[in-house]
Amino acid sequence: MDSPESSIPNRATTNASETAPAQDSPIFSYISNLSPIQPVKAPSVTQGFPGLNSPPFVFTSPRLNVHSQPTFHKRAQFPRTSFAKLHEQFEDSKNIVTTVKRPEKLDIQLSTRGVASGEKVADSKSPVGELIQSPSGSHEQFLEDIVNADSPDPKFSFDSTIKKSEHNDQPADALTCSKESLVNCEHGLNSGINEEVTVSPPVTSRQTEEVQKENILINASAAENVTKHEDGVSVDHCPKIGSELSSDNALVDQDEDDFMTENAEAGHTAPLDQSSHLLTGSKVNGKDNENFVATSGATLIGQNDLKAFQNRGARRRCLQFGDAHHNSISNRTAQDPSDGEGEKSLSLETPLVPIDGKLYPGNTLNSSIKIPKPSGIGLHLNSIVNTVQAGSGAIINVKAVQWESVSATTDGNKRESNACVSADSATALSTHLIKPAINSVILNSKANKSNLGNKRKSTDEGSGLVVINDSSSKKKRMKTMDSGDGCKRCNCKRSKCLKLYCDCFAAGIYCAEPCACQECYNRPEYEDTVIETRQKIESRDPFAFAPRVVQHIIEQPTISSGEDGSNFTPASARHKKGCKCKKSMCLKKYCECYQANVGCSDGCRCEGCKNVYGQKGEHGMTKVIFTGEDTQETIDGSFVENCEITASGSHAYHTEFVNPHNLTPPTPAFQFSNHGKDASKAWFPSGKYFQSPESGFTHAAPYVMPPGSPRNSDNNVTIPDSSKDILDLVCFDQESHHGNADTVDEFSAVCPHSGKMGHLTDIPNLQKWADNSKAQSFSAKRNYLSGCSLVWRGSPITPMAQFSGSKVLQEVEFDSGLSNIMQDDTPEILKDTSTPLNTVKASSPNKKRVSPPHGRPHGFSSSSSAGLRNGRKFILKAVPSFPPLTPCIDSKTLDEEQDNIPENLSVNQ
DNA sequence: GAGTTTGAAACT
DNA sequence: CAGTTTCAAACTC
Repeated sequence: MDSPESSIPNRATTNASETAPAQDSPIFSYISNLSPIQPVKAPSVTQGFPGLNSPPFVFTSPRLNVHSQPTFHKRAQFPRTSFAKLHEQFEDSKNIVTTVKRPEKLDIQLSTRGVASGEKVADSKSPVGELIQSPSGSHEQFLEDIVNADSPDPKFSFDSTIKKSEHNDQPADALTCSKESLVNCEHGLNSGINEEVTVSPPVTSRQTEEVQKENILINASAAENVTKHEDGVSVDHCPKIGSELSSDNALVDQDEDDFMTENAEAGHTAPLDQSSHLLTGSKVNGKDNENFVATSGATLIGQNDLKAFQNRGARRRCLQFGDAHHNSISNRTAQDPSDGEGEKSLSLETPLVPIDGKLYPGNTLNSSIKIPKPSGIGLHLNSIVNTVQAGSGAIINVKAVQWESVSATTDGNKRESNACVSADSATALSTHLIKPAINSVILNSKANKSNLGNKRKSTDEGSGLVVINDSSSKKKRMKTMDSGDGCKRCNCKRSKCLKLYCDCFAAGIYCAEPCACQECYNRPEYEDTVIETRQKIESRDPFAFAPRVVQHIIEQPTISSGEDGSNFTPASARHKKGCKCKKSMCLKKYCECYQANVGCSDGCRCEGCKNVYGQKGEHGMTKVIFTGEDTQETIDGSFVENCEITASGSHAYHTEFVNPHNLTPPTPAFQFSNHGKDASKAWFPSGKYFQSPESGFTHAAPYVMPPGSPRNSDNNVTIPDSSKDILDLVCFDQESHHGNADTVDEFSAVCPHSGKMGHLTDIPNLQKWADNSKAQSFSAKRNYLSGCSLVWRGSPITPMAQFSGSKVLQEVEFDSGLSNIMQDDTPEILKDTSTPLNTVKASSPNKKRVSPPHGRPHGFSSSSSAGLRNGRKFILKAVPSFPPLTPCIDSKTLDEEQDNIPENLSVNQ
């Protein structure tokens, strides 16, 4: 294996050059320019979507990415980006780093995988592993933004609880994050949110001094955990995570060591995860952010590319890792210095997710919700993506879960957790938009050791990390699938992780630390191979990497009931290919439908189907529109037509949830958590499924979140009211799909100012809108949407039911039409938006209203529904923040909109 | 943790 | 397209 490093150099060089520019880069400026408020939203948005990546990858199926570049989302990126970049940046960063301020010392260790990286470094051996890394820089950024918003700052308390490792040591290097930032974040977050994140101090290992920085553990269950310090939000979830660090970490490690050392010198350490970033960001805020930027710029992301940056969000792990590392580093630099001491615990703030007008720490959310991992089937990528996009909230949830699990679990588990974490962090970041936080967050991985699997090796190789993992690592099964966060891990032995057997590969992500695969070629180092392989597979089946679960439009009798979310049954989503279960009766995870929390459809060839989410034939009419897919089911002829019309596209219409991003698996804990149990809930999760990255989505993705676009506050502003509707829709979808958080990101993307959550509230409007538009105005809507550049090309065609479900079916136009538009950067979007609005007006009939949306899926949904409504409020709030920018939404308008979306649109525009 | 079962992916 | 093999996850003990 080539160590990633090999590749790195090149990149590094590139990056290095870039880095400097990075600061100068537009992005940088852009970020800096963002209003404080924006940061929050924007960041998330940006990251998620904007960044190239995120969205893209979400949507884009691996393929897409591939095409564009081989990159896989995440991990890949991570490895690559982070890795290579790290390298590059390292050096640069060193320089840069120095520049960076060091915030204080706070370092946050995230348990997430990011941590791992850090950990590894520090400890790789250290028993604990503490570290953490923050996932992606993006997160950080987001965090920062978020943080910035608030930031009081207190201190963070760590949870000692955390498991493990709190101590973590942080490698000093790695982890330091600016506590302050964290704190700030918390405050900010807290203000909004309840949760607190406690950070656990690294105990053990800390070893050191090196660390100086504290690691902050983020407890997923912040709320629960909360007890801790007011100041800090404790995020415990991660405890273990840290140990595990994902490969990323590992990668980081490698570099880190060097890197770290250097950084350490600088004073940072910082492997960050997204989360970390988030956290860090808080404190730093101004400072950090700046630092972050600087650092990040230097180190992170970006330098090279916004992409990376953006990607972060998108990319879960990978990005996170990479970014994280970078970020972390940067953060560290900033932070550390002082920290050395350690403060051990800092509370991090998880990224706050605005929900219902409140900000919730991502963690918190997560914590509350336990999410089983979404199952993943192929969705991973999507999921991941989604998650990222989704927003912190979702992620958080995941994390919590993961963390929990992690702590409990063995290394392998930890791995998972890490991955998850990272993802989470990433997501969170995205949601939050972090600007770059400066602080580095360290995830704890207690187990640092654990993590690494083969993959790690790869990374490790370079780093020399330790891969700890041992043989044990083989572990088998850990759940390969998602760790919870949606991150997947695999245990492939013979497929070299280059076949769809490999969850990671299938998900379009590189294998990471958590993976226990053997002879893995699904690593950044083998990018070419991976891409090639992907292409081959895609040549056979263009949708091979597409989400397996697609939202179907279901006509439910109960549409009206939608509020409950009842409408939304998982049933609304269907597995693309259907299952062929013979013995499991579709009641076990052997069944992909079941695993995805979706009901079986007529397309399934299962025998004795008893799928709790819906048996074959049960649902009435689910129609799925797939783009080219074989199955193109149309809901209504009309609908289809509309789609086609508007879509220009070729095929492409997927009925999927609007939010592509939502897909993230993590989502909802609820979603998946109960498979059988709550089908209703389940569906959300499936969100991941929804999007199909591949085809269209990729395109879509861009739309969704063009960096510049909507997400950014600025963008938001630009967005026409009409767009609001759209946004709402989007938000709606998201929520429905995921939980809050996730949606948030997307939303944010869509509606930056709304603050994501707020959008959700809009859902009702959306429904209305959708209803109205359905038949009549689909095309118009589409146009509208497209114009908006919103992702949604698909207007909510679907009937209320769908909406109600929380899932709104959306037609996605993969094709050029919208996609093209979408692809265009924000600016265009904005421009377009206006147009759309017009169209919308014309087209959209306001008339129909659907019952209130409802849609949300349970847990959240229920709450969410409230939240949604509330959300609106929230939005309003949010809006204010962005006021200038957002043309789109006025609170008033929003209200009005609720009543009539269409109208509003017209009005606004 | 090892072994078995299961069904998707890959192959023919 | 169907049948078979391969593979890895899910599951059981």
